Amino acid sequence: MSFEKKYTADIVVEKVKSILSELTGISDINGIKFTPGDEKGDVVFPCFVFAKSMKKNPAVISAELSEKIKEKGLDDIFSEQKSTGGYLNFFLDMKKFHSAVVSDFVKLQDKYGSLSKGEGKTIVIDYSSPNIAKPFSVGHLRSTNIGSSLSKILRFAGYNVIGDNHLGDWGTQFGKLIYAYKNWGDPKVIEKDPIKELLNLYVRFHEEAGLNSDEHPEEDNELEDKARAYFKQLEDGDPEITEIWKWMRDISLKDFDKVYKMLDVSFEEMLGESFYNDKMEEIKQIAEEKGLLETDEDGVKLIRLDKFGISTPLLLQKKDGASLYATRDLSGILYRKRTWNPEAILYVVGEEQTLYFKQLIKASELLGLGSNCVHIAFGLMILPAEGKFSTRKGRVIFLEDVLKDAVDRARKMIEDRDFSEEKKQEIAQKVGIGAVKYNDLSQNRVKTVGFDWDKMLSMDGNSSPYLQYSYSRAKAVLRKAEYNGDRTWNDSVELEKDEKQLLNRLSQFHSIVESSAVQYFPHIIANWLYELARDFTSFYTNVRILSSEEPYRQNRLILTDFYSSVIKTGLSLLGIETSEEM
RNA sequence: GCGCCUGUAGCUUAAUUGGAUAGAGCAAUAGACUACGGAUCUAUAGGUUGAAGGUUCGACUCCUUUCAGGCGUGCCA
Repeated sequence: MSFEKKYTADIVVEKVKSILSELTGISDINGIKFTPGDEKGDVVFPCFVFAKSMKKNPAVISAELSEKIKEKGLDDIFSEQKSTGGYLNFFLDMKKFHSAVVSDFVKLQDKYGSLSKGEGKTIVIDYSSPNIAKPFSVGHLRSTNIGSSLSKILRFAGYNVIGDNHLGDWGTQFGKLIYAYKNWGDPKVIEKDPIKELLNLYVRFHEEAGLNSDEHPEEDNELEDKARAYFKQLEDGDPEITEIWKWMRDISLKDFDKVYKMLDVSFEEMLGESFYNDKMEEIKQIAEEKGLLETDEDGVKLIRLDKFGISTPLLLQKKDGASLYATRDLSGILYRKRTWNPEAILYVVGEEQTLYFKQLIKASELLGLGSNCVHIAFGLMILPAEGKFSTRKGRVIFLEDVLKDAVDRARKMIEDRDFSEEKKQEIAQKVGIGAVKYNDLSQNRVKTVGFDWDKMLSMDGNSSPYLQYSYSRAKAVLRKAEYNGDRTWNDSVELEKDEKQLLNRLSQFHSIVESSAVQYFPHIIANWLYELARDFTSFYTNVRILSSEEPYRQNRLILTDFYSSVIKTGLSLLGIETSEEM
């Protein structure tokens, strides 16, 4: 079923690698750089790495190697090879190279760039995970975006991906909500605007409990104790409490659905924490059997991790017998192992939980749950003036509002275009939502981001509308040309500088996908796509396509088609849609 | 106090994992052919990579110290 995807760029690098291995006798050669179109060389190798073991000046090494290669002769995809300083530089026969790259595309079409590295392997990605009965705020945007994009990238890299939305639908927070609801709640008011009203109740609980100032330690707070008691009742299956919980869960899910629809995000699974309610005993048993479970003087059950350099123990059970986050997560690992036997479980969760995941992962190892868990941390989104978002304090920005605003802004830009009402809305949707996603995904995920309306909704320069726009222009050319999909490349003609540049860039797509997938960094793809789009725009402005003569015209149409296919695929890996007109 | 993360141009940021001259966008300034679609393109200006040492052929990247900010540090998630 699997055929190996071999890309021209890889073949070229492998050839260099085998030449070097043969000459030096070193089997594992690292450090070869593939930089097609660079004036210094298309494939470049710094010989400095050999200097120590060979005890020679790198410049001498590179010169000697160069001489030997000259005697031996090179594969005819190369045109030249020379030594400059300590570098050994190879040059490609560009006509042959470009023609091979085009034929990669012709073979693979919209699969161009995909990999087979993940075939037969499963990865579970735990992401988004909003809390039920709380608003879907911009704070959840990053996990949702990054997780969704990673699942697409890994799928493109060949993995079987299970995206699991680990809903926060269990825990003490429900005790708080139920307390607030029973004391101050009015079902009629809630039905009208459920999420906002539940938020009000949640905030009121923290105000009344005095938890919003730092003076009251949480442990001896009367309201907190009552809340914990309600959660305990929920966990014990009290019918009345369960009924309220179900109702809150339902109205929340309806609300989340709206946001997921707008974002065009979907999950393979939406198990949620409550799913593990009846599966937690086993975890405690395993911990018990392994002699890891301790009970402290208050009756709290925990696993100590001091020996492993983690001074904070992982708590599995509260003194009242109720479960904690960790208990449910460990059950989750066990369940996932049994159900999918994944290669890895990725947790796309904010960096503020780094310590927790260190504990969790270590505990999972000790318990022998057998999955490779990775915390994909990302920086917090904060409000520049006030700092952290806080649901407790009611300091939230609703994601739905941000998304609507983005769509409105995009809509204004095409208002006077000659599109149907429906079309306008569709375009505004793609552009507006795309801008928000791209803004998030185009930067390294570990940095803290300040929430900024203008930045988030930016539509020019390095932004998704720029990429989407270049796609529409490419498609417009193909429409006008009545391009029939004839992909016979004429390799006898000389290419313009911009054409070469574009092809060189396109030849790197799969390796960009690769490094993005192994590092779990969507921004690598985003930034590469931007460079690609610039190359195309430059080609588009400097080279006539439609009015050129054959066979130039045919080649240029293929290039345009090639580009439009890659940019579309690439954007889809970020969860961004394209439109043929905009 | 301790631990983790971050610090690059006025602002937002990239740098192929230690490689050749630190690359972009925004904002600023000066320009562009009736334009295969101007949400575009070209150019100029803007940098002691927070600071100081160290490691080496070579450092934004690694080590030490230090400054600044963020996050976390037992019954929230």
